[in-house]
Amino acid sequence: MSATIKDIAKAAGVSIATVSRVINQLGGYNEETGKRVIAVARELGYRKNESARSLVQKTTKTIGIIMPDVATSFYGDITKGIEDISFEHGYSVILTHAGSRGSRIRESLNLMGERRVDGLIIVSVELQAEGIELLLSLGIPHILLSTKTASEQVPYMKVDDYGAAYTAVKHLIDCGHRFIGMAGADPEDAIAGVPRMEGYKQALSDCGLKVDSHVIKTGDFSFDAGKRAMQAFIEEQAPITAVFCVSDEAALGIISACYERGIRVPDDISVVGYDNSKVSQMSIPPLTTVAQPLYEMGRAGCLELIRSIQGKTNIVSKVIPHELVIRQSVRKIL
Amino acid sequence: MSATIKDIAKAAGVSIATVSRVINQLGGYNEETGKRVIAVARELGYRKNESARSLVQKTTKTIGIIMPDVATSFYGDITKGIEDISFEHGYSVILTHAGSRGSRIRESLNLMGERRVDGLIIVSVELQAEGIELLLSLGIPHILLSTKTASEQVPYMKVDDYGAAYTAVKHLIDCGHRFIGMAGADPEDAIAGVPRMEGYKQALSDCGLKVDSHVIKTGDFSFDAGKRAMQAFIEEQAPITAVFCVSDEAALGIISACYERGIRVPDDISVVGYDNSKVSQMSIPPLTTVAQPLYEMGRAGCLELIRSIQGKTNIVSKVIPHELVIRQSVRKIL
DNA sequence: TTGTAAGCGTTATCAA
DNA sequence: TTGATAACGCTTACAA
Repeated sequence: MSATIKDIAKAAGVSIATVSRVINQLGGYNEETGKRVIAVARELGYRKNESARSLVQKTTKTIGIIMPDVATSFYGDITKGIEDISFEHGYSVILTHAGSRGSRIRESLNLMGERRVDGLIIVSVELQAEGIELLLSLGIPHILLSTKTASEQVPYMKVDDYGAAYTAVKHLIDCGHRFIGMAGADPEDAIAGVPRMEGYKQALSDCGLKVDSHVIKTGDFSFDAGKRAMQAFIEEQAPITAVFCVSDEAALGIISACYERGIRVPDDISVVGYDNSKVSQMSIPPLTTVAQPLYEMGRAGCLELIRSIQGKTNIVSKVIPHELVIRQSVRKIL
Repeated sequence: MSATIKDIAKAAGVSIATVSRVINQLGGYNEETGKRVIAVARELGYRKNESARSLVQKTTKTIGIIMPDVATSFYGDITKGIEDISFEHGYSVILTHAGSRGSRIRESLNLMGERRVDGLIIVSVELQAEGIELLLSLGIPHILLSTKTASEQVPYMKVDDYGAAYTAVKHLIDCGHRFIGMAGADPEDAIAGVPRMEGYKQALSDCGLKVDSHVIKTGDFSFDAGKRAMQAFIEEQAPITAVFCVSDEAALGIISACYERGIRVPDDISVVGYDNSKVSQMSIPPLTTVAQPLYEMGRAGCLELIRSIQGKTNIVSKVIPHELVIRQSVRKIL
């Protein structure tokens, strides 16, 4: 089908070694020869076979990304960051979803192993002991983004969820709110669920407010979870004046439910989101939210990874600073 | 480093051929032998080398996706559809961005060629003559999603932009609107720009309304483009009662600008979006929008592609039906 | 049921 | 400056 260096060699009257040298610009060949080879290659429509190259060089120039199966803009931003850096460094990105609740994680990791990706980025999925073991057994440089594990051997880059939640809730308190609900809390999620709940609780109790579990609505990061939470608050006539959400989408769910009942944000109730994803700027009103620098995290994480691949250096875990972006979804009381 | 079939063969006291047979479950070997080989493989932590397999079988079991460099939920949905089907059929997805305005398209295509992807999906990017030629020269089965080309040789799957725009604007007219603006129109975009403008104009003139170019704001699909458009409308005191947007994000931009000025949607002005992306349900008010079945399009397109890869059949282009999703951003006038 | 050996398209070593 | 040739790890006739 497609021409190989053998074909070029024959047509140009040189050896395959020379063709290889020319194509890879390794030098050590006559300029004349070079030109001739290039010309023939072009004429034959030659295209390098990456599989062959990978086989002998033992490097595929690919980076694998494993992420949850949800398709929020959260992941779009991170992916873009990763792809940008990868591209700049000559790496391709191979993407796979981990399935709902990580159901496909095992297969995903095996797949990445068989494809011999040079590096592996795992976004937002919570790895269990089994997963960690498998990951380590791959012997592939890796980094977790926006998640972490119990193991010290797995480097990560993420914001401090506990601290970020604390900051967000503290802000609400500083604005005069005394009864603050929480939406989308997932007590089964040890990474992004529990710490945010703890941060929420701690902020409350540090300020002498009591924690009322009735006003903590469990769920996930989705719009629907937020909506359901607000509907519950309304039904129960919860005496809250503000709600802290685990994601921007959940926050939009809150706002949406309010809109349906004629409750005004922030006049009647204040809302704080989490992520500073694109939708947080697009919402009505624009969301006050905890900023996770997603695109930058994708870039930085990928860069670390590539460094580690090339220099065999170890990646050190890093907690990246969060920031509260004040927009208009929180009302100051008094 | 990692064990090969050779290592297994030696350790199990069989030939590499037998190991290969066992690993690929090709049958024709003693059950005993099979068990022994499996055991040894497991013990050695064997992992198949896809590059080697690809090299001899001349198929990489990968599908390439090329998409614009923006990270909207639009692409997340399509990507998820593609990845789901790919995964089900044993293909991996390799992702690359085409750069702004397709600046990286040439490199992207070459990359996909060198990686010998079995199939190629190009999403939303407008291919010029040069790009088409390159694509065809690759000799790789392909399909365009949500875009098309001048060439009949490049199959696509997309909605009828002209018709969809017509439907949307007609709906506005049916609701009693007589002065309708348009936001995000891109006259340089022959695929998603011009046809939507034409559909808009045609609907207007078919209903005896005149087309006023002052009220067509150019831009792109972004939130900011929508916002700028609305700001211009306000500044110019354009006498419009509704605006048709080229994307949901642009529509949110319109709503956002209105919110800032205290203009109510849909009471003071009606808005129609395009895409039925996730944000359209999350907006306040929920957007009436043209539905492009993104996730399904990803699935269907990928399925067609895989069929074409496996059966060598030709993909026939398909215009998929659009639908107007009525929500709450349009007001009926009388 | 099993083994031998010839590729697949490259890179890379060693001679010439 | 060039060319033979041996890998790389696998699949796949063909033989045994």
